[in-house]
Amino acid sequence: MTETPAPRPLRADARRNVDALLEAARTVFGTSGVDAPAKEIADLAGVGVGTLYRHFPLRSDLVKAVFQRGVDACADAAPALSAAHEPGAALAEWLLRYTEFLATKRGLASALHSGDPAFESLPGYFMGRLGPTLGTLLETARSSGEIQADVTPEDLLYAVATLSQHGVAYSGRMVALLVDGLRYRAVSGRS
Amino acid sequence: MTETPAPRPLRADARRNVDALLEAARTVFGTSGVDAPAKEIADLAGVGVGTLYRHFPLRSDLVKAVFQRGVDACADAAPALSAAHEPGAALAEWLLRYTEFLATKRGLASALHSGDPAFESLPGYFMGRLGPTLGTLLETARSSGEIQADVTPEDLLYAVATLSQHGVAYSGRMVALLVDGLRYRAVSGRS
DNA sequence: GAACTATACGGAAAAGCTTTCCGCTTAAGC
DNA sequence: GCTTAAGCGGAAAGCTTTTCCGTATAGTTC
Repeated sequence: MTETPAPRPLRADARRNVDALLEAARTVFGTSGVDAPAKEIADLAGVGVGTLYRHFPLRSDLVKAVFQRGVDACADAAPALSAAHEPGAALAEWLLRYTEFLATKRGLASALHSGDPAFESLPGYFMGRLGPTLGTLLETARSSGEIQADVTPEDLLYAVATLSQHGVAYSGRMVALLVDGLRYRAVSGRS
Repeated sequence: MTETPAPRPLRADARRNVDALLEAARTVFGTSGVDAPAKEIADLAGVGVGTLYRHFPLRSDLVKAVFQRGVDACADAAPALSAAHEPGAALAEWLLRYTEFLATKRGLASALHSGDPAFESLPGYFMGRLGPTLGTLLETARSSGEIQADVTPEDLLYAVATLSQHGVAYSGRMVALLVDGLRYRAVSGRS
């Protein structure tokens, strides 16, 4: 369907600048928050604002790109974890990795659900990339008998993401509570 | 300590305008999001932007005020609920009321944790007002034997607030999971 | 390896939003 | 009704994002 009509190799310096911008943005977002002036990012990347806006027409496009990079890295980490640990441990390890990733995104994660239409596509990307990843981990753990309840990957992903906004220590406690809920799900027959 | 040095009765038209602004802001935030231009709010309230900024020097002050109004209303609802229902039911009813309140705040609730220093004081107010409220409900329910685990009001309050950002249906499911966790807390002796 | 051309760059200008300022209006007290 | 100080409206200032365009340069051709 949506095939690439004109792939355009993208010039070498352009590619370098895009990378520098992404890296600079990640840093600046981490220190000054997602609302930091675009100029600050361009300066750190060593380019003009014009270049920034050439590659990311809207400020929010840059925010999205940085977020997606992080999501990709997180998803890519799963197979290795899954191969190196038992199902239950792999799930736990990955959730930890996921939590740590989210911890660096503070304002970013909240912007995701701020109602701003610019970020509407993010949850979809997030889900499409991480949903299957966690889904596999979860199903494997359930098959091995370590998990009782059936929670959807989507629900759990969202829950941990949102909970993480309040700090690592806090999210650790609440995620533990959620996992307890998964293990000892009420047997009183509620759907 | 912090006694009112000069209470200043506040002129009648001023009081009326503050109220109109608060009401207009609540509406506009609900429809256009918390980032709606200040002009839009001033127009709906039928005043000039100067008036808006006289009463709320920073844009964020208006956001804070609207949020606090909602928090107050929610806290004030507890005693009546507590008097009209059994401990467990009162807790459930209040959490529902609380969830519904949060549902109307979308972007507002996320702004709360966006890292913006302007909103730093909000969690404190939020906690000071709602913490004791939920604390009482929770302790009463625990005394009645309906709840096993000891979760702090703070943790639960935050958890539900954050979870609610994803929609009423979703938060309903996740809150149920949390409550199951409270009832059937793991006995494996983890601190 | 020099010339050519389309791509990309930088930063100045435009547009939009928040916040400030100040002359005019009006509520409150006498 | 007159006085006066609180309060009002909207124009102007200050910042940020976003656009524009003349200039520079990677990639290609001879």
